[in-house]
Amino acid sequence: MQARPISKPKPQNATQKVADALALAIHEHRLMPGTKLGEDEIGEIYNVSRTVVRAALQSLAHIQLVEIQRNKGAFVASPTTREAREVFEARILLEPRTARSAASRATPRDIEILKDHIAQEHLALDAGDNGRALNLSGRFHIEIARIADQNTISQFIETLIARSSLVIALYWRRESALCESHAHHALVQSIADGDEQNAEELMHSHIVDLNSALDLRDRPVQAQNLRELLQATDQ
Amino acid sequence: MQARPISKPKPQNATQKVADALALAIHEHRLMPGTKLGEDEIGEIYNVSRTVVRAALQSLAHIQLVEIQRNKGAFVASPTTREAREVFEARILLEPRTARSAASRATPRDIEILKDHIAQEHLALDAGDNGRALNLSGRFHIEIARIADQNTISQFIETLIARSSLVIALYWRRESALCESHAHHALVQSIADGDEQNAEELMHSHIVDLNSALDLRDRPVQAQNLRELLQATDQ
DNA sequence: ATGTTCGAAATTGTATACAATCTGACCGCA
DNA sequence: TGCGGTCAGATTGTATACAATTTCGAACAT
Repeated sequence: MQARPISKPKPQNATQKVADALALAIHEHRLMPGTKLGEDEIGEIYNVSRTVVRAALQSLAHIQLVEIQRNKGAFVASPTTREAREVFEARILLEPRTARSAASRATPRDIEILKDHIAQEHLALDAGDNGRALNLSGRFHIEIARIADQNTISQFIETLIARSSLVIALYWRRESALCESHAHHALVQSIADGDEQNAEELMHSHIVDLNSALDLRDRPVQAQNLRELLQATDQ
Repeated sequence: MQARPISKPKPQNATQKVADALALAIHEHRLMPGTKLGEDEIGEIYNVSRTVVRAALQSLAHIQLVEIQRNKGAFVASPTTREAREVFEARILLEPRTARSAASRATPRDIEILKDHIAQEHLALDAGDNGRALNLSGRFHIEIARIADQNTISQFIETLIARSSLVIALYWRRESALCESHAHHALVQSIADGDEQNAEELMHSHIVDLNSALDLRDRPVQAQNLRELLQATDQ
């Protein structure tokens, strides 16, 4: 009785595929902030027309993964130190509450998924694939938001995680260790226990820790594109 | 030495203009939830090609003012009762804190602007233009977020206000009075006084009041489009 | 050598053309 | 009458074509 033969051949949205591919590359720090994203170039890579590339770029611009300058083109976004601070302030406001909610709702299946995330994260780290590890680390937070079952807030958190990836690319201090997996492990434990208070507090301190591993002193980030930094751009 | 002759003739972004026009119409409840937004139709109205209409619609879809169904088209979004609840929960989470921050930073100029908003709101109400009044009421909240000087959170609040407009269109109880201007007035007072605690509490209760003026019992909203409601759509 | 002007190449913004999909009505048949 | 199938019209998805703007280098003057 099922109308469809289980799998769609590929009548999928091309725009979404391109957007996802670009987002992944950005999250894994293969595309660094400031990189120019030419429409033709991307179109050739994925064998699609500029129409869909433009749609993908606009979609990414909306979550501020890329920045579109009129008549200039799209670039991987370069959050300022101020924006970086704002992103983490917002995370501190949203995520602890969300972790609490997740602790009150998580099913055994959810715990499985979270533990799996952590395991994969370890694997990536051991393999020296820091980009993949970072991406997984972000998706861990997104997964918690999903468990909390608040789609609206989850979406906000998703964009914050995305921007955090850019912030980390720009401002992460080499000195501080990247291994947050311990914090993640403790979080999962408290969620599994249904300990709302503990989950909320752990998430709070986790994000504070992340934030304090950034060097957000105002300074010229890189000498990469003076133009952007110097000329007063009005949209 | 200024390069440009003060005003741009109109090399402005056509997409943004269309998106703004549509958003305004939605906010003012001239376009009701569920309304089909045909690309050709809108293109003819604003004398632009489908290309820019599509971009505008996708932009609005991203803030969930419209809903795009593949191969079907774009419709003014119809938030479910669940989404409505989520929107207000998110507002309760974000806005009181933002009001507190606004109270600590507002300049005399900011207070002027807020009072002006309220005045205009009164005018619109007296003129019987409920749509305009509702829109102004929303922009009042956005203005407070701007004063709080947290762009990231402001943007979230902006989308929440936008969605609230749809929620109100669908679920507002006729019985309850629309006049929230008293609450707004008290808020401005506490912000002007720099009374952070009071501002936070007033904003909290204000949003709770708004929420309680909605009828969010689960029920078929309208008989408008069975298809959407019945068939499991996988994006 | 330094700085300025001009123009061709490249890139983005917008419009149009073509392909794929959906909608809805008409028609035949039980 | 009611049900199902088929086809034309309409609508969206994607590609291409054209217009507007920027970029960058070469020619030229200082």
